Amino acid sequence: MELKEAKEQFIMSWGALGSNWGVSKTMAQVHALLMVSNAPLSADEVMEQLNISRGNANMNLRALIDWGLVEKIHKLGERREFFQAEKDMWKIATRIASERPKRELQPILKVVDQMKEIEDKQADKAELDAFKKQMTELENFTGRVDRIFDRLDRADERWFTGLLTKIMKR
Amino acid sequence: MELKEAKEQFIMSWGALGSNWGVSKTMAQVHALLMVSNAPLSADEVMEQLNISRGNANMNLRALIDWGLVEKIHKLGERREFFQAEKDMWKIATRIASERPKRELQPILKVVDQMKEIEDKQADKAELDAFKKQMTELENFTGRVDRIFDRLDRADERWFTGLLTKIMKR
DNA sequence: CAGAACTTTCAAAAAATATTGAAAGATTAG
DNA sequence: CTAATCTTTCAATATTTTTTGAAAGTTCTG
Repeated sequence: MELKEAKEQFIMSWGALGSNWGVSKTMAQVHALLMVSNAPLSADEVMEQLNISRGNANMNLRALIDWGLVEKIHKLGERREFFQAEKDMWKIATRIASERPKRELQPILKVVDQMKEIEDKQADKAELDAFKKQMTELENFTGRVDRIFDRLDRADERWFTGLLTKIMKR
Repeated sequence: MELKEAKEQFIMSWGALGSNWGVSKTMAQVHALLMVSNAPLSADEVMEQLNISRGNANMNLRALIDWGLVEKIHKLGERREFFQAEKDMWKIATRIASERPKRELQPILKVVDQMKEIEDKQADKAELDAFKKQMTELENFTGRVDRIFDRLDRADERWFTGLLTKIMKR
C-alpha cells in the first residue's frame, strides 16, 4: 500500500466511524484529513480533497475548532486562514473528555433540577419518594462525573498517564 | 407540579437529550419511562404511554437490553414479558462506560491495524515516518483506554467510587 | 473608499435514520 | 395439533440531520 492511498483509506474509514460516534461523516473526515496532513491546509484544500462544498467545509472546521481539536493558523503574508489538527493523542483525548460531559451532562443537570418542585398531595407517598430519590441520585452522580472530567482539562499529562497506569495494574 | 406531570416532563426531556447523546429520542424515552416506573412494564404499556408503534417499542427495548440498561422480567403465571430498568446510577454508568468503548474504540483499532502495511518506496521518508508514528500512537492510546474501561465492568463499586474521590481531591 | 480575496450564513435539496404497522414467527395452553 | 397470545421482522413512510451553493458579510490592500 502506498502512503497516499493509505491516507485516503484512513480518512474514509475514520469518516465511517464517525457515525458510531455521533459525529457526522464529513466532520470525522475533515479531522482525519488534518490529522494525517503534515502541513496546515486551507479551506479550499479541504474542500477539494474531500469533495465537499464550501459551506460544509466551513461548518465542520468551525465545529472542530469548537471542540478544540483543530486550530486556525495564520501564515505570514497570507490572506487565507489555514487549519491544523492537534495530533497528540493525549491532548485529543482530554479535549474530548472535557467537552463531551459539558455537552452531555450539563443538560441532564438542568432537567433534573426542574424536577424538584413536585408537591403532589394526592400521590402515593412511597411513589413520590422513590421518584425524588431517583432524581437526587441522578443529580449527585451526574454532577460528580461532570466535575471530574472538567478537571482533566487542567491536569498535566504526567498525572493522567500515571493514573492510567495505576488503574491498569489492578 | 404533580408527580404524574413531573414524570412525563422527565421522559420528554430525557428524550430530547437523547439527540445530543447519539441515541434516538424514542430509545431515551423508553429508558426514562422505565426508570421512573415503580413496577416493570409490558411492551403494550410502553407503547401506550409513549404513543409509539409495536415494532418501535420492540426494537428499542431490545437495544436497551443489549446495552444492559433494561432487563426482561417474567412474572409467574403471566404469558407476557415485562421490562424493568436498572435504577442504580453507578450500574448505569458502568454499563455505559463499558459498552461505549466497545462500540467506539474497537472499530478504530481495526482501521488503524490495516494501516500498517505501507511500504512506499517513493514517498518522502519523513512524511512516511510521521504517518506511521501517528498510527502507532493512535493504536497505543486507543488500546489502552479500551482496556481500562473494559475493567470497569468487573470492578466493584467501592473501588470505583474510591477512585473518583481520589481524583476529586486534586 | 473601491475592489479583491476570503469567510459565513441559510433556505432548499439530498441523504441518512427512525418509525410504522401489517405479516410472519414463536411459544404456550388446552 | 390448533387456537390464542405475544414477539419479531421488514418494506414502506416519515422524520431528522447533513449537505449544497449562491448570496451576504467581512477584512485586507492599495
